[in-house]
Amino acid sequence: MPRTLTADAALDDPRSGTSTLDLALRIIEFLARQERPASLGKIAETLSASKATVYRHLQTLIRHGFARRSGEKGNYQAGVKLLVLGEASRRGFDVVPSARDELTELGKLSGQAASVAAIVDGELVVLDMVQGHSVVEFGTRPGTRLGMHASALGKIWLAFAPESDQARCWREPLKPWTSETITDHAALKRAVNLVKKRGYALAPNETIIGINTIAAPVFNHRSELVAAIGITGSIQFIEANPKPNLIAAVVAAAKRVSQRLRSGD
Amino acid sequence: MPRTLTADAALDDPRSGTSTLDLALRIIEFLARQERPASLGKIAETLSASKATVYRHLQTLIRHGFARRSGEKGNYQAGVKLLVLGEASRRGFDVVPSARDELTELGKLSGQAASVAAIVDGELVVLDMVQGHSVVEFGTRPGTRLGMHASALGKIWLAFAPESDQARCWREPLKPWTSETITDHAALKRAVNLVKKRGYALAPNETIIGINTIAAPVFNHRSELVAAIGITGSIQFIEANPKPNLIAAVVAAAKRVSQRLRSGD
DNA sequence: AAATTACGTTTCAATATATGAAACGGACCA
DNA sequence: TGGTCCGTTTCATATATTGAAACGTAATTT
Repeated sequence: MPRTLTADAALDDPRSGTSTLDLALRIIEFLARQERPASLGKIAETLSASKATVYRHLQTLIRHGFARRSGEKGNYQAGVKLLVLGEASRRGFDVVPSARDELTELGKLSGQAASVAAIVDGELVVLDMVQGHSVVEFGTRPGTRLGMHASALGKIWLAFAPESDQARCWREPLKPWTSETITDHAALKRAVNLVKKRGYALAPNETIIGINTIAAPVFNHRSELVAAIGITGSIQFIEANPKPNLIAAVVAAAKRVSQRLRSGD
Repeated sequence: MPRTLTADAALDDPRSGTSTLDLALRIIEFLARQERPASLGKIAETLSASKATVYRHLQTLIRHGFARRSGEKGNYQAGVKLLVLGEASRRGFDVVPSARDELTELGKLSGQAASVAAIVDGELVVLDMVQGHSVVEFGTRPGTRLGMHASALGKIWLAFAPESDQARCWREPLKPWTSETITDHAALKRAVNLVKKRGYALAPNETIIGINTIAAPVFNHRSELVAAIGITGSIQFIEANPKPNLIAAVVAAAKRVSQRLRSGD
């Protein structure tokens, strides 16, 4: 009897007929998300599969570098392949190569961490980031999924993306990341309208207390929103009402990335 | 017959009865390494599998976020999952959490990119990197595989790692990455001896012309080499004979990471 | 404009292949 | 020494995967 106790929602396969791969991918994900090496038994139990099966799959994963054994116990852990392929696959996201130079520039100019995010498969994901030079480093690492309503990059999306990419956000309740996160749909709507008018977004204390982000939209040659770029840092440097030149820098960088995309670079 | 806990036992088993997963993993890797989206037919042909099979696997991969369709043609490309899991799995490499703060520190102090690398599955892989603040950014991104003989981090390995991790390097011919790469085994041996004596390694112009790296070893509580950390930058800032304080900074940082590892942090 | 090709998708029967239960054997502990 | 835990292997079974071929559609050629 199949038990759906895994948190992942994308498990509704009515009649897929691909249970082998399915299990294997779940093993990969389990290993990657696990901080410490896990024992065979634990993995099998968590994924409710037989030890023998999991064992065999792990052998194959190891052979391909997706898993490895570590420690004296010989427990299982994610291999380097994920690191390598994660990096390799990044180039596949169109904006990344076009944005990288501008991010670096932005990071230097502002001294804050600069990042680029885009909607992939319905989720707002940070695709790349360069660090700033502040004493304490902030900034969301690539791969992080952002709250659409609780980040400046997200609000850019709500302001400029087609309805279809936003639907869920307006339907579901808004999770309070901090005490200052906007959790009311009406208030969010007003904030988004302001973003539309201004052409940039802020989110002081809305994702993490003490941190603020300035974000601006990147459009492709059809004027469709393809990404949002922004700088993140302590509210000491990026105030709730940031200095105009900081805002201008972000907006200008986003414009340049847009142009690069259009020129096919 | 003594049992080896290392999993080399069933590794050389080409037909271990897991062809399904095998193909699927090859598809994942193919997608990740492909710059541009690939058509179903192309993928099937490259991996010499039937279109139907590849198609079915791709469906499953898409459902899990390992693949996605993009462009007007609906071609197949690597999904975000790899980016997300690549980032998530990084914590699993012991040195990374211990080294991160020191890398940041080193980056700030030197103004150059700082990185940490370790041998995983027989290859020297960059596990983490923080950028410096120079005008032009260098530094090898995480996931990059380094030449053992053509990088400072690699020479650390040749100097301090057990024979078994080095074997291949001394057996195979040395690929010239640049005109100054050491391609002679005897010369390499001399260079490595110098590294042993000094406790740090350099590699001016040996990986890329115009770039130099200073690297130092990180040891665990058993005094086994577990990683190498280093700073990379233009030869303008890191000369062929770098300033003593730069070298000292790298060596000191490596020592501190070693201590952290020992204290179990 | 018709014909042809290319490509992704679906169907289907055959059997190769993954599967779970149980047995095995070393390691650890009392 | 006896007991338990855990990874590994074996094996019979049937399920899930497979490739060929058919289908539908879009693009390209004649």
